[in-house]
Amino acid sequence: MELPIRISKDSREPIYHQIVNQFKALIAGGHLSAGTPLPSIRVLSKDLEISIITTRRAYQDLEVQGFIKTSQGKGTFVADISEDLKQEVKVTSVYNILENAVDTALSYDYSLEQVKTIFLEILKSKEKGDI
Amino acid sequence: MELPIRISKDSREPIYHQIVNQFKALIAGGHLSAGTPLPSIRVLSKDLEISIITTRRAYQDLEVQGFIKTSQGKGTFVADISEDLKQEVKVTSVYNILENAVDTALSYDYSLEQVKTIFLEILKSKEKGDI
DNA sequence: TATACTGTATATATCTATATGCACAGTATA
DNA sequence: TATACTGTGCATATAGATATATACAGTATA
Repeated sequence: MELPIRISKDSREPIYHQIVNQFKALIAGGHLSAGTPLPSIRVLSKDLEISIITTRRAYQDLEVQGFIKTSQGKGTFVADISEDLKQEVKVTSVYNILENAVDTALSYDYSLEQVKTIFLEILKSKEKGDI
Repeated sequence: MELPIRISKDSREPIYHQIVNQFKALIAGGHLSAGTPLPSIRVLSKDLEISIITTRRAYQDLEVQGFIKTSQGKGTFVADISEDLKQEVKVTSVYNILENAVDTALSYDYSLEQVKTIFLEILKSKEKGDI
């Protein structure tokens, strides 16, 4: 399975963190169902051209947070998490990042009305680019 | 002058970076006009309970980016930047962070319609909390 | 001129992310 | 059983970001 994991090595965000966030989005968003095998740490490390340790760090974090299960010798698999938890992760993640964006806009002295205008513009451009 | 600079020492974002961003917002947003003296690095360091070096790093970055002017012995002052540049900084900063938030929502498998609903909810709560 | 402010420079410390190598251990399967 | 996959553990190295202390230098002004 070809996973859409893409990392940026220049980003201020740590690589393991980028991996964690992307898997969280894929799992909570319903693109990866319980039991689906993840790539082995060696394979993912090779694909992303990063060290095994970095991949392992990401998988450990994901396991601690309950999104995946690893078993030695077998591999790593998407955990069986409740629909409720998925929803909670989705809602809080998205709500927080959107709220933060709005707060930033306000700190730049934009009015709520102006923020709304810019936001709707962005949505419009996404609709076009989507197809 | 009492500046509304607030930092979080737990944040993943570097302290000097938080300071830079907040001053940029204050200057580009029009809350600080050209010539206004900034607090000396020692005063701001004491207020924020951080080292002088960190404050200096922030001021150096702000000077490189053209937002402030420092002169040894005299102090640090808001630079005289054009209205156009201010506008550009405002627009790009806010547009980018909003777009990034929308992209994150999409990665969680939200539809554009759902993102809009959440966004409007946030705006509503901001209106109330504003007064 | 004395002093009390400004910013400047340097050497060092600490933390985090990342990388490397190697040995170990569990599992599947030809 | 042999082999080739899985994940685990550990010790160490390196680079970069971040923070600190301390001493130095310019400026304003009583």
